[in-house]
Amino acid sequence: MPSVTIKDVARVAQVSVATVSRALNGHGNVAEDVRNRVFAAAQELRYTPHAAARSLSSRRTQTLGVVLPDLHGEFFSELMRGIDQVARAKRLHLLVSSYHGNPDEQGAALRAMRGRVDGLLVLSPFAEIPTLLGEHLDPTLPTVLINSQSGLDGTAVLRVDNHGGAVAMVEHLVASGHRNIAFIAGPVDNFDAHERLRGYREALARLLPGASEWVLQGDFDEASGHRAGHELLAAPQRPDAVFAANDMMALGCLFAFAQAGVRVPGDIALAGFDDIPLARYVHPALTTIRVNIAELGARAARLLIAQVAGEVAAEPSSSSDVLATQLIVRESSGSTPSA
Amino acid sequence: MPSVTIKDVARVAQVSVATVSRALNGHGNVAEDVRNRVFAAAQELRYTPHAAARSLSSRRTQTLGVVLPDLHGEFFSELMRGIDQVARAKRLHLLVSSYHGNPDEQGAALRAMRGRVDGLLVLSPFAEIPTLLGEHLDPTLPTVLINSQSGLDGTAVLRVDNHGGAVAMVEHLVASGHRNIAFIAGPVDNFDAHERLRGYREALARLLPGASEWVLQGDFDEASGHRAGHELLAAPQRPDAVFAANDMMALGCLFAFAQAGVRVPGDIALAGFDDIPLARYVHPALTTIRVNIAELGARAARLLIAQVAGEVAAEPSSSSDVLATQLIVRESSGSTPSA
DNA sequence: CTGAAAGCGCTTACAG
DNA sequence: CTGAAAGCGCTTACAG
Repeated sequence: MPSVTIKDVARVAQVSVATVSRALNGHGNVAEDVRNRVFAAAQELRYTPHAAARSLSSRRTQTLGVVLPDLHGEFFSELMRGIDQVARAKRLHLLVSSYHGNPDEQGAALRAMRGRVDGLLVLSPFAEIPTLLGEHLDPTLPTVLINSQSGLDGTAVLRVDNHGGAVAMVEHLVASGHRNIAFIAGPVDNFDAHERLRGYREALARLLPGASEWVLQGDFDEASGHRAGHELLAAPQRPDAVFAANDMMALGCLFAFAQAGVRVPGDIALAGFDDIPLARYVHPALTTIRVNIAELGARAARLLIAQVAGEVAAEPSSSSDVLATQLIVRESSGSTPSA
Repeated sequence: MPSVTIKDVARVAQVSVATVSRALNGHGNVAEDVRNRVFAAAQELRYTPHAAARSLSSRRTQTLGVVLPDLHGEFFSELMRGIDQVARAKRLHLLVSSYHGNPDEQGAALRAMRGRVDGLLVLSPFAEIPTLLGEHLDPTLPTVLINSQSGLDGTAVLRVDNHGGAVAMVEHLVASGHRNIAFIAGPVDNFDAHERLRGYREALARLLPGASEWVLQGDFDEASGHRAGHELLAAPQRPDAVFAANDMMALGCLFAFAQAGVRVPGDIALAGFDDIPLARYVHPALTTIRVNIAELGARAARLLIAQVAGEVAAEPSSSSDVLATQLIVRESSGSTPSA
């Protein structure tokens, strides 16, 4: 209870609370000796300003909100790392909230941010959800959407170039001599999954005109890749190559092939998307598309901070709002691995 | 700017702000029709209470603080998952702060929590740091330490049974017929590393009296395990088995052995600690000690919440404050793998 | 059951 | 350069 407040510091330093506030916030217009007295008093009393009080009167929280579907897994961990890195550099705190795919929870999380944060980073990869954002997002709160389908009116959106990555992978597979390329798709309602599928389709149509698409439904989990693998092996004619919309499904598929004694890449080539750490350790090492998630987080945070500072003229999604991906060729795709 | 406040709701509902507050907070003593009017007005105006204002007057933030050395990696990701899970169930927010091993930053992070959180979860695995906690931790703020060396006076501490896990592993290796067991240690100033080393030493002395210890210095990174592996191979007499203080170092060691053409477990058995996801995917699959990190986080959060609610009679670290570990036998240790 | 008022701990014009 | 005062948006005794 004996929490020390600005009044205590004022008393000890023998000045008004206004002066304590100015001195501690480095407002310049404070006499040298007074400033020293204030600092000494603050130190002596181990004074730390009460954040809620400060926020209430200054309208600033020094905090960035992060609303994610989940906290678990490599993707979120990497994203948070990037966000954390730039937030720390700016001495900003991070308030995180996960909603586990539950739209009601997402709405609640969004609304609860009022008065807690100066700006919001929202990751909402589910196709239906963006409409919900409009209902719960405070229009006056600077917001950056990450990998979302559509920007609300003027809201900034940062995206990974999922489409370009998928195109690059199909180009690589075709260049490696594969002609019958199956695709294991991600969840229907997932924006990333949708873009990757679109890339596969477009590249296929362009590079192998006349070749037919071969799309299997997956859900980004290893198990669905495993099922898809079995399905492919049971087909009358097996594919030359399989491109999975993410690495986890590629691994599931790889295990299905291994169980069936099918050699990768000898019998069938395989490729994934994401470049998770496991990708380089499995045998054969997985050809994939690297996405710099930490960079995505860092860039989103920087964009948000600029917006909070009012530096941003709501420039409609420029090309710099798309994060490039990188083709990583390893053994599984059956061509000479690059260094 | 036209942020709607409790006054607006009061005006529309034609009641005082006090009544709005009571109605919205479910205080019971509000007439049915008045409550309805208030709810209708709040809904119509899309009112959300301003968190800072509420915190300031109610002395509650509905937020738990989490201060970690880092946000990156499987361990922290899992820990956050456990914490997040119980926090969400209690509708509490999470304010996270990482200090990257920098004691000054840690101090700042700790102090900055004042007025932002109702309680604090602190992970401080570095041996020197606990003393710093005393200087920056608000003594009135409920706090739970995770995997820290020493509890400050009355502060609750939750630990993983690193010592017991290491003992179990040595028992397993000895039972598998190994007699010359080397240990790759973790960072000198790391509490977990220290406990695992202690377990190795004690078990060795007890089970193989007369056998000499063989400890190599590592730092929990893969590269240090790789170095240690080379060192072991260069020794006049090679070990029967290598026990690495964590899985990442075990993997580094495994790669060193593979490069040298040394077979695991045929030539040398290998074991790790942590059971990271990779452990089951490498070849041979790694025998290790599983630590339920998410459970650690969840339990710490529950303990903290109880403390915040004032339910806890600062019971000095009971046995329930130590989280059990589990031996996971796979191929790398050279005995029959368990299901 | 309801309202007027004080107060939470700060910051920030406004005077001087 | 400094202080008195108002105000940030709530909650909570205190009366009635």
